[in-house]
Amino acid sequence: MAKRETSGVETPYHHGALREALLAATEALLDEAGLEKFTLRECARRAGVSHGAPAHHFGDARGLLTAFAAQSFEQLGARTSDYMARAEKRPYERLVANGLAYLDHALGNPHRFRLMFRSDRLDHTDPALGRAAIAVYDQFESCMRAVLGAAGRPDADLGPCTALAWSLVHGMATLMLDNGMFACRVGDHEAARAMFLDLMRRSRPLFEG
Amino acid sequence: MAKRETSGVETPYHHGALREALLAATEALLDEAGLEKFTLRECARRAGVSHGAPAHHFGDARGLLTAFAAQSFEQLGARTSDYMARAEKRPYERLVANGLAYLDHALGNPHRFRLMFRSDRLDHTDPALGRAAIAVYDQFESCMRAVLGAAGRPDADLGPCTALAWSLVHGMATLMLDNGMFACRVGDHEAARAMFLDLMRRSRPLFEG
DNA sequence: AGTTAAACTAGACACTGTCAAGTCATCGTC
DNA sequence: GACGATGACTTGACAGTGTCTAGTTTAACT
Repeated sequence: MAKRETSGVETPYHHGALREALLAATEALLDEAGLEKFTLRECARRAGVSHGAPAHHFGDARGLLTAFAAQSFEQLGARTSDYMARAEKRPYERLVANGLAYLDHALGNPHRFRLMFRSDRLDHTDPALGRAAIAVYDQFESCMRAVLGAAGRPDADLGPCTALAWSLVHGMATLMLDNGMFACRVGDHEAARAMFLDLMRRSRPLFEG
Repeated sequence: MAKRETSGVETPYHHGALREALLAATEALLDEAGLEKFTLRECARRAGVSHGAPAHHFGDARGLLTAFAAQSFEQLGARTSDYMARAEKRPYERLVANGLAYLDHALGNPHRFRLMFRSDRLDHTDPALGRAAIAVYDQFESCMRAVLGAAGRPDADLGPCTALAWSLVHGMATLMLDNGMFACRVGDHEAARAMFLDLMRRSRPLFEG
């Protein structure tokens, strides 16, 4: 009778929680060596199953990474909600908190964050990924609406102002992670936070006029 | 006598310009299918040589992609010089031109641009890559110094102002390329240019106070 | 002309992703 | 409880990859 064996201990043929185990293995492998070294076979080995097993849950590597990216957007959304809830109640302070959560998410989980924007490795038709990403965006846009509303700014300013704020924080996050010249001029994670807060302070008049 | 053959025509054993042929094949393959589908073997096939030949010139795939990225930074530098030379002579107009060149480079050559920031696939100890990247940065920083100098701003503003401007343009470029929600709200390349010019107009007081 | 080094070719090896056939366990129905 | 269907795996095959090594050919140098 064929039974899976890991470390000499028989394990049941049906894993029972293989989907979660594969996602956990994905996180461990990304943290260890980054996306470029990630392989589905190694992921299956870490989860203690054969190389064909993941196909039942995710289809292929793209499906697994897409599910992992959806989780990452959910974690980002949880973090932005948390930071905004703990910020001062004025709209601009909540916008700053939203951005700081984004920056902390990126700098705290660099490989997760990088994957989230790998349009070539993700399945953008995946409903869970779409929902999670849209939820994060909607929260950010609502936050910006509150800022502009409180300042009496016209609706036409929403597009440029969201583009400005998102570009600023996303640019800062990606340059901190992937550009040595930028990162060494800013410093460590704490220095990046301080720089971001400073830039948002300087930029305040652009949103509140 | 062993001779390489391409399309039934004998070619000499020594290619003569294999380095350039491999870089050209790299560009073609990246433009066709992106970095994820790029393989060194296919690149060698396109250049008409065996799979071992690139090793003599580049060592491995990382070496080839690093040389290609160095070329990309050189092209970016040429474009920023060109745009700045053709801009109005006032410092802020030259800064805007510098950023617009950056944005046009990214949106016009998405796969090249993406590779330039793939810290996991490039050799950052490579002198040619370092020189090319530093040259682009130095030009941008000189430009920013001129803006701040003309406005009578203190030296301490250089760090935050370069971080702000670079984050804004880099964030916009990367979100246009890899985030569908951002890109569909902005529109096409021309709309992105217009948006960027608008954001730089709005941001002007942060640099010239 | 002879020697050395550069510039390749060709093959081997281990690993990968994907697919298909087969096996085992669970679930639903009778 | 038996049976069939389906889910959840294992196993193997295949084509492709990157890297390394041995060997061959040509260019450069003396």
